[in-house]
Amino acid sequence: MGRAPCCSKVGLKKGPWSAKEDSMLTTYIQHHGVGHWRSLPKNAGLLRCGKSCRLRWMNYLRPGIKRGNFTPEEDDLIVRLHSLIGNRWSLIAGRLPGRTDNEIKNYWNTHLLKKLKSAGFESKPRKTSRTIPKKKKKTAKPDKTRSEKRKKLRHVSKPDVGNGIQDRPEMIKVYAPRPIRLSTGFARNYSFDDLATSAASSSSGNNKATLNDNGNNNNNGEELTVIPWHLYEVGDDLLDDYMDGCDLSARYSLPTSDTLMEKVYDEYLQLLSEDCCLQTCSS
DNA sequence: AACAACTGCAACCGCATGCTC
DNA sequence: TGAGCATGCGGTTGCAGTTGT
Repeated sequence: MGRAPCCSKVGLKKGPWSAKEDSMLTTYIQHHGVGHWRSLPKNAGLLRCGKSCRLRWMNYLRPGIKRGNFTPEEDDLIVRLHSLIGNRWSLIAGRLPGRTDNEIKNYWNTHLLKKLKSAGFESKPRKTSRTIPKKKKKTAKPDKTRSEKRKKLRHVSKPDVGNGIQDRPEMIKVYAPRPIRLSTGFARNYSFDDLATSAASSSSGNNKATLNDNGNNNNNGEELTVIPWHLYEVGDDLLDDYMDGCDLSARYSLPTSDTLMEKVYDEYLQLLSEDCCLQTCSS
């Protein structure tokens, strides 16, 4: 199906937002609420793309945004969550009140990767939710040198977009979760509990999933063993740790919190089971 | 002081997907 | 049922600030 551009690009301003634009956007949203991003710029008198307005609001102007340095606790949580769910920045952001997915993504790429690397941990490339290779982006001024340098620096975190599974013949067949879309009325910073509840409540009776004691998906008597690919793909001993019920946080020599880790992991398993069940039932 | 290289972050872009008609 | 819209996600890029030579 064809995809209409989100807005006409003609005459629209790009680049950094001015204080006046911020003020106009904030004022408009305070009076009319969020949503209808397509028509918002026109109604608010902004020469911006609706997408740009949404991004500015979500990542910068939204109330409750926490700016500034990440605490060691936040660092720790990001590392743990990333080891569990990979580059699912929005999900990770949901566990860090006041932090945005964009901020966490940047922080991971610019700080945490280096920190982990210097500590002797190699983050292996992981697959993302995307299954179709992206088209090469056209750029007006391709900075090849810089781009290559960045690739060198960041290649350890770059996902093998596209045929990741084919590239890894040793991988077992797994059921990978798709990204969970947050509905309009579903604000960020909700926990996995909220996500799982939301998924369960929105699914039909046939789609109900239950977890058995092993965290497996028990669907209408047909047991589906789920081994999160990202755990496997993380490599090393992580899958073994997972299968043996060992402390996953032992992978990183950072301050540990077993309870927190278990809770996060339980929540993730529940989310995974809902997602897998929906896929299985719908196919 | 001048220039180059590097770094960090805001913003952009393309695509996926749910929803409505 | 399919087209188009609205929104969200994650990878990438632009650019200003910082550091090194």
